[in-house]
Amino acid sequence: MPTLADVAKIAGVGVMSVSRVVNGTRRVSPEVERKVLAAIEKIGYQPNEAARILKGTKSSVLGLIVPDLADPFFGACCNAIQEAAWDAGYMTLMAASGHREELERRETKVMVQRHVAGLLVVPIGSQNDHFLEAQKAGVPVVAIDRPIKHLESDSLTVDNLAASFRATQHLVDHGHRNILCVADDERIYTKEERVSGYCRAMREAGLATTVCLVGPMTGSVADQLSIALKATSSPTAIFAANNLVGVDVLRYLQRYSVRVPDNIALICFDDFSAATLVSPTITVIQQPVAELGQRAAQMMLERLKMPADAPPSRVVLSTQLIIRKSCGC
Amino acid sequence: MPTLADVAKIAGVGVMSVSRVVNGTRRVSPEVERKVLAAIEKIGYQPNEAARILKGTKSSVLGLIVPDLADPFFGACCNAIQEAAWDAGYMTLMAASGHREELERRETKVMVQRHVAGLLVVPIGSQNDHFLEAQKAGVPVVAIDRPIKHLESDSLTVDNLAASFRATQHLVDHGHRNILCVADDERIYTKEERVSGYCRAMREAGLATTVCLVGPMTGSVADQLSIALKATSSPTAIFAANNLVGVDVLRYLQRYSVRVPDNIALICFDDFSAATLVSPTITVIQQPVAELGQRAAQMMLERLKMPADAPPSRVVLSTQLIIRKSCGC
DNA sequence: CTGAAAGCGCTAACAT
DNA sequence: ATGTTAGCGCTTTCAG
Repeated sequence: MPTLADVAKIAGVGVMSVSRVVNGTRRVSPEVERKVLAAIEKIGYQPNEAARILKGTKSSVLGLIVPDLADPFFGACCNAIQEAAWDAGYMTLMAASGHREELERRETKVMVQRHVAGLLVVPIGSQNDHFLEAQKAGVPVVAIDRPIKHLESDSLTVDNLAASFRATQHLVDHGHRNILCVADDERIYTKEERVSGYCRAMREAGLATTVCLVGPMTGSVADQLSIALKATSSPTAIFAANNLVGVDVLRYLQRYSVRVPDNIALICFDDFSAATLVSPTITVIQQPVAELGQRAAQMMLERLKMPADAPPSRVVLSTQLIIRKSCGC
Repeated sequence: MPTLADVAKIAGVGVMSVSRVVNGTRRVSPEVERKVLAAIEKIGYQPNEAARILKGTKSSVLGLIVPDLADPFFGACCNAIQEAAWDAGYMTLMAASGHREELERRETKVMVQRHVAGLLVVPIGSQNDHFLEAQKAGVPVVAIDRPIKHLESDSLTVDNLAASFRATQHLVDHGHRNILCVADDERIYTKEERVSGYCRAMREAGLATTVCLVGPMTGSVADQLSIALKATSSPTAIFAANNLVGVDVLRYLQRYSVRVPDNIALICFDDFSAATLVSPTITVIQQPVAELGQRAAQMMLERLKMPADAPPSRVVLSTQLIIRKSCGC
């Protein structure tokens, strides 16, 4: 590997001239610049990032932590982030936290230790001192999809509450008075916002709310649903708070040959590829996944150019209610 | 950040004793070891990777390049790789090539320049000198899902040909004599193996092959299918060579209300979540995605322990034909 | 078994 | 505008 000193020798100039040409830190005479560029071209010089980091310069690697890369939502998000980062000359160090808080904590620490220039994260926990430590170490943090609890940081989210409110209202407008909300049983920000949106819409319409929680703690969708649907006030519509739950609900309804939307109408938060393949097609709230990733990267890049004490910005993106057939339209 | 020298000062020993304890490079007296460990614990010392790399030591970062993180297949694969790598103390520098050869090439070079310890890649092109350069620079390469053309390297693939052969045979056994194969129009290894498997099965059964290529060059699935299905010898079964194509085929058949499997039977390479949601459920060839990722990481870790000239190993994993309803069973 | 010194490639600070 | 020096934190080499 050719070094900066090699370039200097060939160009017949000092090492600092080369460094200055490479980094554009200062003005250099056109004469010298030409010689240096020629020498770089000749031996194919490329800066050694490790040496730069060691010297204390910011690295050009961004850390990215998401709960699960196999989830299409996060996958698409990562894709967009990686692409935007690459275009700006950054690479991405990626890690999946597997929805485990402890793992996320360790990954964060290792990334900081590895001198990432910034950290993009879809946070999963409530105990977030590791992110605070990262900030203290000079690594800015951008929260994606959910804000980081108890921490001042840039964040990029979607209008979970408003969208859920609108979707629920849409079901009410169809004449449903008994609408069931099915959601994950974990304490995730997005889920809580979505349930709130549902509840608010129901309250405003003067209707009773029924929230059915499913997951590792409470039980499978099939179990929980069979209980909820046999209640005296049997629901005529379901609002599923995310695509995984939505798919499970769909499976359940299919298994018991419940006709959608005639017997039960359905709206699901998150679009998913099967939504237009099944019959009837599923009405969903569509999130701007690619934009989420792309803008998160952009947010980080801007943050890296700012003074360290610039106030955090919180951006909320709009979702869209995609009307298909399962709502009864 | 505490340094090795700090630890040495606190422990009251030389820096090298600390280094030796940390790396286990040589025997150290129990006395010294105890003191060093205590000092490390006390100030929370963590080695500086940049300095290590600069000194010429191998890094503990693995590079990972896949065509598209938003594709659930690659997403799941990355997930498994990242997890296995993490457990072995490695982090992963990830990049999506966006199916563009030029981008893959540049990403490879940057990764090598960044001193990744090894490179895991789902290769997309045929011009593969960048991987050769990586190897020459001492960075081992493991090919995932497809071998790297014109290059000796470890590789981990699935039995594309045999699986396609079996699936096609299954359709033949159902009495179909006119089976259409729908595949991507790009020159991807997996697609070519799968088409070959289909062709071989047809030839062995004494039947004529019809391959319908779709994609950016030839045209959409809808366009190509409407031509193929109106041919004089109209097919009674379709073998879709991957999940994306399969889903598009399915959409087409639904749009024109073709009854599956009565009018046309369908088998698809790759399982996908919608396969069990639609009616009829789709018979698929299921790939061991998680195992693919997990073993790829393992392969790399073993390679990193081997002498540089150890011969490459090529492993082929088995797929499974998951019989559902769309084949007519 | 242990320590001291040299230097990996780069850039901030100082000198010219 | 340009060159020289020092040192980031670590490990290899050589001496004790």
